[in-house]
Amino acid sequence: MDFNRPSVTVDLAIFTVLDADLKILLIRRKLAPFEGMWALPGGFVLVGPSAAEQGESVEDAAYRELEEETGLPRRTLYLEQLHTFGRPGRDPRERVITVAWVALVRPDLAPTVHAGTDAADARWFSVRDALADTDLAFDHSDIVDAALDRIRGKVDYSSISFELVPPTFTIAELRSAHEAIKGAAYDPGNFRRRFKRMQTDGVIAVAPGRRHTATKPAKVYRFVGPTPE
Amino acid sequence: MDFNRPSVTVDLAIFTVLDADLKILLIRRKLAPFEGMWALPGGFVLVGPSAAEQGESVEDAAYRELEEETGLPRRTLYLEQLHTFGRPGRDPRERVITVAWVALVRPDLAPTVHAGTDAADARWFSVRDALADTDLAFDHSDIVDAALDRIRGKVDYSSISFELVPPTFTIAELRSAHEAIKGAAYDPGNFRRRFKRMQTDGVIAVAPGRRHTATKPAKVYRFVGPTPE
DNA sequence: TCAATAGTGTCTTTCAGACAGTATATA
DNA sequence: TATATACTGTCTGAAAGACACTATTGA
Repeated sequence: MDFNRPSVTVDLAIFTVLDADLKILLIRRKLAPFEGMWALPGGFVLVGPSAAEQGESVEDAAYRELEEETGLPRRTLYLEQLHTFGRPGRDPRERVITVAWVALVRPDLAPTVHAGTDAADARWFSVRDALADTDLAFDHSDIVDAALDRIRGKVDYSSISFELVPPTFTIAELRSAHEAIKGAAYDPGNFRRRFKRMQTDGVIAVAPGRRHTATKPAKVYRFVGPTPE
Repeated sequence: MDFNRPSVTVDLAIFTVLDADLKILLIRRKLAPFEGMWALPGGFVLVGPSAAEQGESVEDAAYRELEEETGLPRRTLYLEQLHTFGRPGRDPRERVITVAWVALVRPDLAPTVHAGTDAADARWFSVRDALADTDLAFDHSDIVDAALDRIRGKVDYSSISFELVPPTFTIAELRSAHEAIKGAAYDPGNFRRRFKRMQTDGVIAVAPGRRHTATKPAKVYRFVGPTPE
């Protein structure tokens, strides 16, 4: 092939919910271009030297970066391909095409994330701040917009919100996760009704124990799986 | 960057509806690998030689290939990014990462497509045949599966079916397009009711004339646009 | 005239939104 | 005991599935 080749990277929009607020993980760039600016974590897809050794899959690259940035094992993380961004000039150094991913980290695991990032400056940003006040490197603002569209569009008809609560959770906790994603309040009674339907459908089940807060203790549930049949 | 770089291609799952049947455009490969096998149309993303000249965007590459394969102008075509496939070994020659797209061609334009393909062997396949009887090159069967999932999932809550009927169309024609995509029958009365709601919402409007077939002539409509507000 | 499709309407079920009301913890 | 939240239930309207029925054309 007598074509020039682009570099291919993966970029990760990693979300969690802390303090009833949707957060995204950003890292501060130590090198040019965009030195000092906040950016999405990411890295190059490793490509082998020959036809026989072709390197890692794009998905493996995303998981590898995700594990490196969060320090969390693969099976505790949710990862979904978002979109590929390939506008020329998006990286001023050279042609870079990036495959963007959405990842979700459970809030009980989120506090350990900071330690995992090899001394890089990494922080959970409220998505409000990340979008409004903070200029992001490259076209990462576009990626964040697309990622938010994706999770906001899916949260009410998929199982992704279970990736943003602890392994066992109350109805109010799940509702709070929905509200953090959508940035809007849900009617508690109506949310509970939908939730109870999930229970009769076998999507969720009662877990032992109760959650004790400042008021009446609530039943605890666990996610079973998206309707076996 | 001291990394090996992959080649990046675009592959197109181009659909139309002919004879009330969902078709996909395949081309027969003239060269190894997979010589003689049917494959999705596609090609390399053009990458410039320097930081200043970085080449075309991935979307432009998809449109360029689409125009080359169909001979149709860009504004008559629907194009949407599907998914990026990057498993090592998917091309035995070298590492190739492909960005797959879904394209829709209106049935009134589909018959001209064959002429546009520079003498290559190109054919509309019924998706039934394409999936069941025909082995496709590379991982193109996976791409076709994903493309079908995409359009089948979207057809009932988006405007894509208007891309698979002529500029003016009857309710029965639109219903037939839905049925071709889903491979299932819709109740004519219920479909008409949903359709009429689109009319009151301003999504569609009556067009002049009537469609004369073997029976009672039907009203003709045109697509106005996805709900102005 | 009759077969086929265009086009209308009805019944039932499901589910969402709005919201009232009861129960039971802890402060 | 007061208040916040857990939890239950009711009313209404939108919309889908099943299906019956009328209207009008070309063969």
